Amino acid sequence: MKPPKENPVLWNINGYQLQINHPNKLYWPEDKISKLALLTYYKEMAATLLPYFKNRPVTLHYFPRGIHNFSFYRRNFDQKTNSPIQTVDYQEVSQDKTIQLPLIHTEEGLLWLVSKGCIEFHLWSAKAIDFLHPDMAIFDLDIGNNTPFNKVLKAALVTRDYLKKQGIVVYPKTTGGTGIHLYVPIKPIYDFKTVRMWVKSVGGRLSKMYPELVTTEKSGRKTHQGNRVTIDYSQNSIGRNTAAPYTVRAYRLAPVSTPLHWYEVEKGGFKPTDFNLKNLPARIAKEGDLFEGTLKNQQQLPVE
DNA sequence: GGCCGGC
DNA sequence: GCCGGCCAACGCTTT
DNA sequence: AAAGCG
Ligand SMILES: [Mn+2]
Ligand SMILES: [Mn+2]
Repeated sequence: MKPPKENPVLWNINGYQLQINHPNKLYWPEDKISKLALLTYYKEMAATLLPYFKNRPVTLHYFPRGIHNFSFYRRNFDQKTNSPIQTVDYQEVSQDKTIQLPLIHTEEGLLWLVSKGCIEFHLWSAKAIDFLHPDMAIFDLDIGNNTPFNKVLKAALVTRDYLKKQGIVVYPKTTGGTGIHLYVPIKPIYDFKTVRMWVKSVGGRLSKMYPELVTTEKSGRKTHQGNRVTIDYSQNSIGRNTAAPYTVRAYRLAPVSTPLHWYEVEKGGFKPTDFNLKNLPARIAKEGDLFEGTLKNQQQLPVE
């Protein structure tokens, strides 16, 4: 007894005929969230999300059978099939190979990828075609499994306070997972190593000021940094990527990487899953797009 | 989810 | 025709 | 040198 065949759904997106197969397939079975619900989320959020994708290569994370089944990353799009996305050539660093990175500039491009099983979008921190000079410095705040979320919020606050004294504005968002991302938009005039070393040095200062709270070392060691927040500066490298603002994550409750007010970080009392596929559109309608500043306020690193 | 190569 | 493999990789750290 | 890691 096969289940009755499910009819595809057709959406017309700016004149592009998008065919959605298995629209009712449950990508999040426990949460009863379907493929069509995921597409609906990205359709509602497209206008907010697309500016962050402009000219920025994206690494895709696909889960074509839902969040509990196999997944794969994809960042190379050989431009042969008729696809509604653009690509840009990229010469890999340690392979002698040129690949074509996807650029998502349209709603139909975004939804086409989702219709093929993509759930998560991860962005590079440099734009095409100057891949050597990032326009974001990213403080990737990571914690282990038994560290409370409010500790990573504390670390975010001391990072903000430290940088504020240097006149630098920082934008926070949830990752959708257990950590926090802090973005410092910068002029694309520094190479990755410079940005990476700057983030590392800020992390180093903070670890001296708050040794129980912050470290820049990976927390594999058994003794020592058990419950500290790691500032993972290595994220600031060419070809590395970070969960995009407003991307859905393939975790229980379909959390979304959500830009925050600083007063929300100060107040705490929330979980990352409180910001999710179901409630993000309403939050944006009410609060607006809290990451807009990252598109405009390109700063310079302090001279020291 | 879909392409591609081997059988 | 069908099946299985494949779809990421930079810069560090550890072994 | 190779493997592991986020
Ligand atoms: Mn992280
Ligand atoms: Mn990390």
